[in-house]
Amino acid sequence: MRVDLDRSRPVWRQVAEAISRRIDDGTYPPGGRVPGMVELSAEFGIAASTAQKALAHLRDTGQVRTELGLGTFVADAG
Amino acid sequence: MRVDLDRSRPVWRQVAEAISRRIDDGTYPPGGRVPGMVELSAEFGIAASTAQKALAHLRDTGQVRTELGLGTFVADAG
DNA sequence: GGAAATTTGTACGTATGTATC
DNA sequence: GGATACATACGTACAAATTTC
Repeated sequence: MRVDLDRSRPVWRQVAEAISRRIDDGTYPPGGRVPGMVELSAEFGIAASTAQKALAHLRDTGQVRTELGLGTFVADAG
Repeated sequence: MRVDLDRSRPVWRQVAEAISRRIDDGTYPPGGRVPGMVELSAEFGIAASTAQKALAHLRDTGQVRTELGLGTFVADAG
């Protein structure tokens, strides 16, 4: 579950890609909850604001759906 | 050229919409330069980081194109 | 109805990196 | 090297929505 971060590419993008891979391989199933900003910042050792940007990007690309007060969830396939 | 900001909707979105309108009405013609973060923050009385978010959104939606070290330009019609 | 905790969203500010002129 | 301008990363504070007590 560990992701090595390199310095040549944006951290927020690498985190978004890591989550995207986990969606693809079923680690985070459709409708299931994705780790939130606080959890991601702890796991990757990054700022919450950076984790938020990664999640916002996944939302903008339709891979997840966010619900205020609840969390972030894998978008239903389709 | 003045835009009234209300508190019910995100500032970054209102700024993005204002720029979008100016693109549509020809104020900022295709290929022309759009005011940058510093200019927008001064005009609207907002933080540069908020102006940056508005510009990033316009870039993500294909309305403008940004060039590092140069500025932000209206995307060619298409 | 209200208070607290959790979680996402917005806004601001600062520092640093990268690219162009 | 210096000035300009966008990009990334961090941190802080508060707002908004939901859940739980």
